[in-house]
Amino acid sequence: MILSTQRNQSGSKRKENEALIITAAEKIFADMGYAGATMQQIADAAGLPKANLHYYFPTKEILYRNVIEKIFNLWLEAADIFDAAEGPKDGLSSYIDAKLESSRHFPNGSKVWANEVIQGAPIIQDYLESKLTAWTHSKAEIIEMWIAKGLMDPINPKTLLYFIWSATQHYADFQHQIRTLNNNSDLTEAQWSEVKEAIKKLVLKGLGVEHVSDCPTISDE
Amino acid sequence: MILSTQRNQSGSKRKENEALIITAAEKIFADMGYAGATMQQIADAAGLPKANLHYYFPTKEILYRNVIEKIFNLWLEAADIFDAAEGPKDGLSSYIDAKLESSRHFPNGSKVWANEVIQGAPIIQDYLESKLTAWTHSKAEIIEMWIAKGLMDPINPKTLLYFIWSATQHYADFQHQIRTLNNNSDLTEAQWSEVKEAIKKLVLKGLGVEHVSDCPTISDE
DNA sequence: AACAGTCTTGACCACTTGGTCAAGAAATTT
DNA sequence: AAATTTCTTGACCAAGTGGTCAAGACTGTT
Repeated sequence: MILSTQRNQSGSKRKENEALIITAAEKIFADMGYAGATMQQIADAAGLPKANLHYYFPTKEILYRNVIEKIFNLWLEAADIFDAAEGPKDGLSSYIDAKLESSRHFPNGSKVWANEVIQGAPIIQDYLESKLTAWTHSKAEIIEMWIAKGLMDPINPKTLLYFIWSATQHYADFQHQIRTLNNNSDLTEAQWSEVKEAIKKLVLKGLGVEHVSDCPTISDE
Repeated sequence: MILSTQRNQSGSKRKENEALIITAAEKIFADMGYAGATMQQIADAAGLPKANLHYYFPTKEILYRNVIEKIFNLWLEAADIFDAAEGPKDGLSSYIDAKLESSRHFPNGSKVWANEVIQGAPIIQDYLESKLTAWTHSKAEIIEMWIAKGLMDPINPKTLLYFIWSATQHYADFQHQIRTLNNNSDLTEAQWSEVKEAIKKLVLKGLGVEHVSDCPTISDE
């Protein structure tokens, strides 16, 4: 916002380094929290001197906001699947799949988000009030339509969304606890499928939508 | 552990102040994270000078551990209901009720726990490996017994526990996000009941346990 | 009233942290 | 190749932090 972010073609260097720093920052913020993370740690993780970070991101807070923005955009994208769906069986299944894949492969983003929200969203409150509110309303409308059509049992759409968010993001945010309770091993491929099926079954059967056991793919993202 | 915690009768003063400090610390740790919280903030919240905190709790980490231990013990207690139950309909309902009440009335504890686990449990890893593991196994056995008796659909017991934890704790940890999406108001009494019923319905119906809509109380704790 | 624990507190310190800066190295443009 | 813009980096600093300490206040006991 304040920076002249990129301007010339050779700005690829800038973009490269910004991406490098953001990735490193995401991990450190996830592991240490905003206050706990130090610019020095992030610099080390990125393999750059600290002063260089401040060249690209003037302050820690600006860097943090960039991390959050990236995360939030991914969150929004994951929901495109949701829109395109024909009904709850399809839409909810796909959304759960996508969210769970995201928890599996990019847990850091979810952790940073969780940390921020737990602490009352001191830095990204404007995001919550604008973008997330709008997004939630639009999804709620779809769910309400499905209910009106009799495709699923009635439920408060927000309650359902919270339910899916919590169940799926839990596997990112509480990764460490889950690992510890799994003999200090990450979940195997088979365990991930089992979780995926279990969550989908609870949601779909719980909502009176007939369950598809042999569901279609949707894996990458 | 290191301290001679209380020894004489007049130790009531000590106990009082320790409790006062722990409560203040719980709130500050929840709002700021471990690293973000300062002893000065906690002191202010407790209405005591900072040096006084160090008299009762020599270091920040020791204070933090005390906060976590208190939280963890409450967590364990909430599960007594679970044990006493006759079957899943009863046990799961009661447990969900208890966890949700706890999220509603004591969100700070849940937030501190979440923050700690997200960051890889750097300070309470020993708790996870000993107490939580044992607790989880014992609950898993009960669930497996219910499944064996045909009282509910088969499911990996841990997956079910994670499901309940995530769904209920979400209302504490993401309190701020939920509030923001609820027109900046806390959930009303009616909304809390609605959530409670919705979660129970999803879990019970999703597991093929017939649902009780007019379920018994269980509110205090 | 003297004594002995327990508790209170302002002042202080060593150390870490975010952020600055100026000198120079690379890369682009003219 | 000169000039200009972009990038790199070690050294530095002011502010804030956890923790210490010693002097004194409070409480109960003898």
